[in-house]
Amino acid sequence: MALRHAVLAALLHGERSGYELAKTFDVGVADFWYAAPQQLYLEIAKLEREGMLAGREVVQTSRPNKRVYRVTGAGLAELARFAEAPTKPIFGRDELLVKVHAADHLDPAPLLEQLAERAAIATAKIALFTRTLQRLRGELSQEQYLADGDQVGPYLTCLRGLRFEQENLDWCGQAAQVLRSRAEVRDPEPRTFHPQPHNHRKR
Amino acid sequence: MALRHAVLAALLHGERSGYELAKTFDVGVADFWYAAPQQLYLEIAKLEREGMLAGREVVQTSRPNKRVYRVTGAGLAELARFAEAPTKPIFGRDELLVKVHAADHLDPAPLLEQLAERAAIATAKIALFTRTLQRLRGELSQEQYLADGDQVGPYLTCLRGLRFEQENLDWCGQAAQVLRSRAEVRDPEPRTFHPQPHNHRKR
DNA sequence: CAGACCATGTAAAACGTTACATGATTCG
DNA sequence: CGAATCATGTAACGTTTTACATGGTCTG
Repeated sequence: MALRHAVLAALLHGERSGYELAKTFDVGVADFWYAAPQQLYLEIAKLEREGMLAGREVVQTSRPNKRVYRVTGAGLAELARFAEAPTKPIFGRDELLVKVHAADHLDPAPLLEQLAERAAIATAKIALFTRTLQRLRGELSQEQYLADGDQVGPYLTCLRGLRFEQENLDWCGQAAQVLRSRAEVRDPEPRTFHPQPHNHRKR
Repeated sequence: MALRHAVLAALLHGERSGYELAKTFDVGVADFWYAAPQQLYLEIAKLEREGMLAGREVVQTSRPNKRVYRVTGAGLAELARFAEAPTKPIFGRDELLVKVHAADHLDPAPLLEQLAERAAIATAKIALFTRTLQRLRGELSQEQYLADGDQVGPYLTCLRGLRFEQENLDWCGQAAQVLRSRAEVRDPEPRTFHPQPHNHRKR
C-alpha cells in the first residue's frame, strides 16, 4: 500500500476529481510518483469505501458531471501514521539509464535519439515546475514563501522535481555528446554499426 | 518485462553470480534500478532457460560454490531490441517526497528524522559512487576517460547517480531547515503539535 | 464531423515484494 | 559459539500495467 498515501497527500490542498488527479499523476506529481488513471479510479473508490475520502457530486452543464473528493479525518490520521513509519528507499527505475549502461555494446544511434527525446521532456517539465512554483509563491520571494507560505509541502517537492529535471537535462546533454564523439571516432559512417559482443576494448 | 534488461545490462561487463549481482542491485545499480535478491535469482533462472544467459559453476574452497553468468548472443540481441524500442517515462517513486508533500498537515518531528536519515544514505552513496568512478577511470581524467575509456556506459550512469544523490542531499538539508524554522515559529514547544486539518492558513 | 478532451470504470495478466526456507564458512 | 557474510532458492501475496469498455462535449 503506497499509492493511497500519494493520493491522500495530493488531495490535502483542496478537492479534486479523479480525472483532475489523474492529470497531475500522469505528469508525475513533481516527478516523485506516477500512476495511470485507471489505477487512481480504483484507489479512490477504495479509499472512499474505507472512509478516508469523502466524495461529492458536482453537476456541470456543458460537461459530464464529476465527483470531487476531500480527505477526511480518518484519511489524515492514516497519512500521519504513514509519515511516522520508516521510509522505504527510493525507487529509481529508469529504462533510459539501463540503455545507457549498456551503451558500450549497443548501436549509439537509437540511444542518441532517445536522449534527445528525454531532454525535450525534461525541458517541458522544467517549464511546468517553474510555473507551478511561481503560482504557489505569488508575489513573495522564494525565501519569504518558504518562511511564511501556506503550502510549503508542495513547494518543496516541486522544487525537488525542478532540480531533478535540470540535472536530468544536463546529464542527457553530456551523455549524448560523449556517445556522439565516440561514435565518430569509432565509425565515421554511422550506418555500418555492428554490436561487439563482449570484447572489452583495450585502448 | 523490464528487470531482465537491467540484469542483462549489468552482466555485460564480465561474469557475475546471482549473489554478486544482488549486492549491486541492492544498492540500486547507481540509483536507477532496485531489485531484491529473490527477484534476481528468479529472473536469472528464467533468462538462462531462455538462452539469454549462460551460467557456469565455479567451485570455491572455503566458500559455497557459486554459479556465474555471462550474456549470450541472444541476450545481447534482446538488449539491442530493447534499446531501440521507445523508452518509458521515469518511474520516480519516493515515499519521503509524499510525506514532505503533506508536511503542512503533519507533525514535523518524524519528517525531520527521516530527512536526516535520507541525507545520511545519500552521503554514503555519494562516497560509494565517487569511489566507483575513480576505480573505473583509473589514472585518466574524467574527460580522457569519457573520450577513450572502455566502459563509458557504466561511467555515465554512475555519474548520473552521483549527481542525483548530491542533489538529494542538498534538498534534504534545505527541506529540513525550512520545516525546522517553521516549527519553531508555530510551536516553540515541539511536544504539543496537533494536526490542523485543512485550514488553508491565510497570511 | 473528426479528433481532442472530459469523465469513469472493469478484468485479466504481468510484475514485484514479503515471508519462508536452507545450509556452509569466516570472524571475533 | 553467535553473528555476519556467502549462496540460492520457493510460495503467497499485493501492486501495477495493459487491454477493454463507454459515452458526452468542445474546437476547428
